[in-house]
Amino acid sequence: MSDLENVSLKLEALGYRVTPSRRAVIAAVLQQSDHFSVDDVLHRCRGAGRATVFRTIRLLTDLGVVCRLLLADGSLHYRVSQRGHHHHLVCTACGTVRDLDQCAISDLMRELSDAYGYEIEGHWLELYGRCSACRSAVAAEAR
Amino acid sequence: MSDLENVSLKLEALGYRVTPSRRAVIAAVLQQSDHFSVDDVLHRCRGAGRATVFRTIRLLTDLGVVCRLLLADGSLHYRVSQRGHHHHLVCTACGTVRDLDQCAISDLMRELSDAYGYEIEGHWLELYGRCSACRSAVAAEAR
DNA sequence: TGTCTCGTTGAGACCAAGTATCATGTCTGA
DNA sequence: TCAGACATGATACTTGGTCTCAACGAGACA
Ligand SMILES: [Zn+2]
Ligand SMILES: [Zn+2]
Ligand SMILES: [Zn+2]
Ligand SMILES: [Zn+2]
Repeated sequence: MSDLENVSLKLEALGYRVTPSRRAVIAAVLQQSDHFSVDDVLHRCRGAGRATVFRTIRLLTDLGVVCRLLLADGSLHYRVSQRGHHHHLVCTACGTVRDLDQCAISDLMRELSDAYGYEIEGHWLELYGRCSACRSAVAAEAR
Repeated sequence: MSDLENVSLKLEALGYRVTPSRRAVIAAVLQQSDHFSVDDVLHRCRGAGRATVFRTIRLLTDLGVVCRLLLADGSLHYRVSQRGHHHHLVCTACGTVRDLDQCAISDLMRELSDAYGYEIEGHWLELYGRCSACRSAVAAEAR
């Protein structure tokens, strides 16, 4: 579910047209190595208009091709996503993201559900830290 | 740490002046029953300018008098806060917020720390659902 | 072939949230 | 009492995103 053809097929299967503008946006998204902002795509996408870029990225989000990523500074980024629901561990120094295997708080949610009678419908979880590479780089520098 | 006098004292103790504008903002914040947006305060605060309201709310956040609350629709609200670090369970129907007693994912963070070598510095967690009152209201209506 | 229809596009207006600027006002401590 | 730091608020600006709307284009159909 990660290259241009696959995404195009998926769109078509759902009745969306695969137009040149959409292809351009999708291609730009797929060639991002790590997470990216809408603006990043906008710059790599001469030819597709602002609105179309926003619309297409929303479409890709709804389709599960990319996932949202809330950075520590509050800005919203995106990231090509293979799996379904998951969360992220973001390095605040180098920006690298590690996907967590599965939702790690389903137990917690069940507990809360039981304790307070809430029916939990959704949640937002992001974790920020420094990866081991960045930590050892700092340690080396301090020496 | 929740009424006007206490907050004023706290500000003074840290070297901030307690000006009429700040008093007005703080009073408006404290009389909010549940969570509120900056705009809510702005409307209840004729006399304090826009910038000052933003500045004062940031000050209160830094002081721990209020905490941030990310709603399901992505908008940022605030809420008077007694305790320190905690998370929220927000009803998507009536908007009521329940504070969770403590950070429920400290175990998870320790695990991740160990597994991946990240030094975790921060995180963001919000839970959305329907409270029991709203659930039974819907159930009654469906009958 | 022409023509209808409907999804799509993109320029630009608009909007919301928040920050920067800066002239002015107010404390406060020497 | 004076200098300097702190605080204010009008307003301009920025950022991130949506809305509008005229125009386009790819079928479907006759
Ligand atoms: Zn790193
Ligand atoms: Zn999850
Ligand atoms: Zn409710
Ligand atoms: Zn926590």
